[in-house]
Amino acid sequence: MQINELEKSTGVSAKTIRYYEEIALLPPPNRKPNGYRDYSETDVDRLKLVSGARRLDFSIAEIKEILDLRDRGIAPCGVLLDLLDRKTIEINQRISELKEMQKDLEQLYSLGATYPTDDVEGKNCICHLVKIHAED
Amino acid sequence: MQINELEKSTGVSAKTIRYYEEIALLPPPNRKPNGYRDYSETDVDRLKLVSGARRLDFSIAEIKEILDLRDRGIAPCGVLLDLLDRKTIEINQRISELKEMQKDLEQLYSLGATYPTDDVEGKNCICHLVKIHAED
DNA sequence: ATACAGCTTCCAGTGACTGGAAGGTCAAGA
DNA sequence: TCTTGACCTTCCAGTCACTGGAAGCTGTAT
Repeated sequence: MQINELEKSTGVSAKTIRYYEEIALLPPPNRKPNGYRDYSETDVDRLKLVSGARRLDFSIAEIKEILDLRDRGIAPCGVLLDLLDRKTIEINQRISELKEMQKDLEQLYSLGATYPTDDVEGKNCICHLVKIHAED
Repeated sequence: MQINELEKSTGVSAKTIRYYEEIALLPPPNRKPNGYRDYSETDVDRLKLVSGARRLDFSIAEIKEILDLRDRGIAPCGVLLDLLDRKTIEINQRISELKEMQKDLEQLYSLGATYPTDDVEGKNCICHLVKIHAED
């Protein structure tokens, strides 16, 4: 199948597929006589794995690690479980960071909304609040 | 004050301060006779505003917009309130995405933990699960 | 013949820094 | 006086994961 069909059956753009090939995340595919890339079901499988892992926020480097193990005939399940574990922790942390931000934003908003909107030089501009926030 | 002191009083690295100057987010500071950058309290204030806004996940472009308004004597409060509003929505969305991921990761982990860790070719490897996940 | 979609390669840009090389400046200590 | 070490300077390159665009070839339909 051509790159366009692979794109459609995986949801990964042709541009990105070529990029993945360039960084050796995907093997160079067969070529048709006219030079067009010619993919197989194996390629679909591999790319789906990559795309699924990306959606779970794994980095390219992490995915490469997993695939390299598999390509060398070593079951990557142990490594993958470790990675899942670490990723879970990372994402939890990111969630609480975002929640913190959310709280700050809301506080800033409700404070800012009570302020005049044309007080540039004075202390009552919302800009001042952002600055204060930074001083924590 | 030298760049090092500005770094200490804002928490922004010297490297980043020079970068902010390069992209015209900060004005070129005065120079001492020896060529060293010489900052004032005004610079501290401005950089604290930038750093506070960055911590709230505003992009450099958004901060530039705000500061450019202020530099031209226009109170940016209205624009800033809009921005706070949009940012709140964005962050909420990101939080639910991350929570989705978290759920997937946990599910994958508990499923994966029950699987053998050496079944590379078969369907019982956790890799297969990641792939399946991508097919949703 | 021509239009148009799809394919190719290659080069450059994104955002927000970060790292490192090569060299100038300054104060303290042997 | 020399030297060490901590500053400072500029400039160039690299990071991550793509994305955009130019220039040109191929294939199909009209």
